[in-house]
Amino acid sequence: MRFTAQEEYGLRCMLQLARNEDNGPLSIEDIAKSEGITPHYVGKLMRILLKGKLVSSTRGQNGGYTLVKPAVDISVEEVIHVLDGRLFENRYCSKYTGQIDHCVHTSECAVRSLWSTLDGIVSSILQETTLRDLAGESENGSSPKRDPERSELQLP
Amino acid sequence: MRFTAQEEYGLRCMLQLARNEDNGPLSIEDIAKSEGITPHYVGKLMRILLKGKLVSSTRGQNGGYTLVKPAVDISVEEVIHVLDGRLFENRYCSKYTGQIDHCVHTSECAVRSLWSTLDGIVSSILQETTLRDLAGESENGSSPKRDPERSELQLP
DNA sequence: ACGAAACAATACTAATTAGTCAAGTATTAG
DNA sequence: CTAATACTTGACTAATTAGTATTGTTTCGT
Repeated sequence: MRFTAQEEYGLRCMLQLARNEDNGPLSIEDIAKSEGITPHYVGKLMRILLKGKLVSSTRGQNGGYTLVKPAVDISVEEVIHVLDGRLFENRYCSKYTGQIDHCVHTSECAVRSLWSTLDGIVSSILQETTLRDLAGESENGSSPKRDPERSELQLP
Repeated sequence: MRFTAQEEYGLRCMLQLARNEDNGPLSIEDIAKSEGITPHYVGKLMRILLKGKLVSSTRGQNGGYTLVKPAVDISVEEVIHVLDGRLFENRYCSKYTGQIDHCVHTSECAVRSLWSTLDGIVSSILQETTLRDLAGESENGSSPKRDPERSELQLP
């Protein structure tokens, strides 16, 4: 199981915007510098985020990207979803079904259900983690914060 | 976030072996037929599992593969680990660090810590799920089983 | 011994994902 | 108005992952 480069870098770019929230737009150049990746690649990622309606852009001098809503209202789940879809959505069950395509394989069902369970759990954690939680430089640090009231995940 | 094809198919092959546990070795042909994928590909996967010491092979007539220990003692975590390493191990933090390579980016740390948290949670679920849990055709069905005593994941 | 059954190893092709490049278009400061 | 700034697009190359093919080696049944 892995996160794609797109998810990793896309999320990092979002965090840069989150940190800059109150200072107007951040240019591709700025983001690229802070993250140490090329402007071209940042551009590509930002376009994906733009299409996903997580950021808005303004051109011309002093232009750049800004979050479309406050960082505290953007969950990591939304970001990951835009960058790479949902886990269970990508799943091979439907895609790589082998030659046989109805549910002859008990294993297919079993595996499918396992992925689905994991997806639910991971999603719920990512939903509770906001960009602000991760971006906070001086705050709590880095661990995702969780609301103790809502910490009881629905475990299967 | 996604599971690789290798994880998906490798796990399925293991489940076939788990189902056949008490009937001697299962040949590549057999597995390939049950899963609807090519024998060549099954062969490749089985070799990975062999190197990972999860299965043993016998050649010659009536040969094939068998689990190296009972299905009930093999966790899905072990299997996934052999097939694709651990999530946090694969992580881009160390690999795709951009041009800058010490911890200048707060975002790097934050993201790294998030991945690590997720890895821990996913691993702990996969550790508690055995091949038997998934393979059981007539049993409980397909949802991973969890020991209620140990259901309280360490959430951050 | 011999031949069929079955695994083993390596090298190759195809598909997907990652990352780069070049040529645009829009916006604003002066 | 114009030049500099900055986003936009689409096509391209490189790297990784998925899947296939070929050829070889071991073991067993007769």
